[in-house]
Amino acid sequence: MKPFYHPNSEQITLAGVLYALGDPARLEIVDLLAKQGEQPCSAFSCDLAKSTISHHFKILREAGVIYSRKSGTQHLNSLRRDDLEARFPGLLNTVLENFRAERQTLSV
Amino acid sequence: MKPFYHPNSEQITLAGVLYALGDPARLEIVDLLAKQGEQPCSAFSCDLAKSTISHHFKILREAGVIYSRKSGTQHLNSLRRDDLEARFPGLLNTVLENFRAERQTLSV
DNA sequence: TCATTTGTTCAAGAATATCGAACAATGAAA
DNA sequence: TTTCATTGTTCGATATTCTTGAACAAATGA
Repeated sequence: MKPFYHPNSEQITLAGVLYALGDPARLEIVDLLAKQGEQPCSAFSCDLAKSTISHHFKILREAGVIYSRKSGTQHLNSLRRDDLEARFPGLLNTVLENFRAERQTLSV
Repeated sequence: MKPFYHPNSEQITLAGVLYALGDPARLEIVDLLAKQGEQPCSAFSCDLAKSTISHHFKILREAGVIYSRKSGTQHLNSLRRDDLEARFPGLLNTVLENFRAERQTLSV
C-alpha cells in the first residue's frame, strides 16, 4: 500500500478544509475524532460501503483535517487540531459547535 | 425562466453551507458580497465561463448562503447574513476572517 | 423593431462519488 | 508454517456533478 499523503500545515487551504467538512458523513467523522480522540476507521459506523468510508477518510486526510497512521491492521486517525487552529483560528471549533447544535435540533 | 429556489432558514444545513463555501470562486463571491453588499453576478470577475459563474451562484443560493432577486436584466445577490447567523452563529464571520487572512498570506 | 446586456439553460466531455468485489497487510489460530 | 479473520485500500463500473461554449430568455434602450 502507498504511504499516506498528508499536507503540511502551510499547504492546507480554507476551501479544501471547508470542502472536506461539507459532507454529513465527514462531519460525523470529525465530530467523533474530536470527542473520542484517535480512532480507527471502523469506529465510524454508518450505512455507507466501507470503500466509501475509506474515500471519506482520504478526503479529510488530504485536506489536512486528519492525520492517519498505521497500527497493526488498523489505521488510527486523529484530528489535526493544532495545525488547523494555527492556520484557521476558531474555524474547527465553530464548525463543531454548530454541528452539535444542528444535530440537537434534528433529534428533538 | 424558472423562479429562484431559496431554502427557508430552517432548511439550511451545515454540510450544505460548508460545501457551498468549499470552493475558491464561491468564497470570493461571498467575500465580495460581504464587503460590497448586494451585487449582480457581473460584479464578480474571474477567468471562469459565465455559465460556470451562474452555476456557482446557484449553489450558493440553494445552500441558503445568498439571496437573489431580479432587477431589470440583472440578478442582484446578497448574503443571507441574518439567517446564517441565526442558524449557525459565528460561522460566516469565522470563515470570512480566515479567508481574508489566508489571502493576505498568499499575496505577500 | 432591433440590438445590447445580463444571466440561465442545454448538451457534451471531464472529474468526482458510490458501490461491490478483489486485493494487501497484519495478527491470531491451528 | 499454514490457514483464517480483521482492517482498510484499490479497482472497475455506474451515477452524479462540474465546466464549458452555444443557444436561449427577459428586460432595456436606441
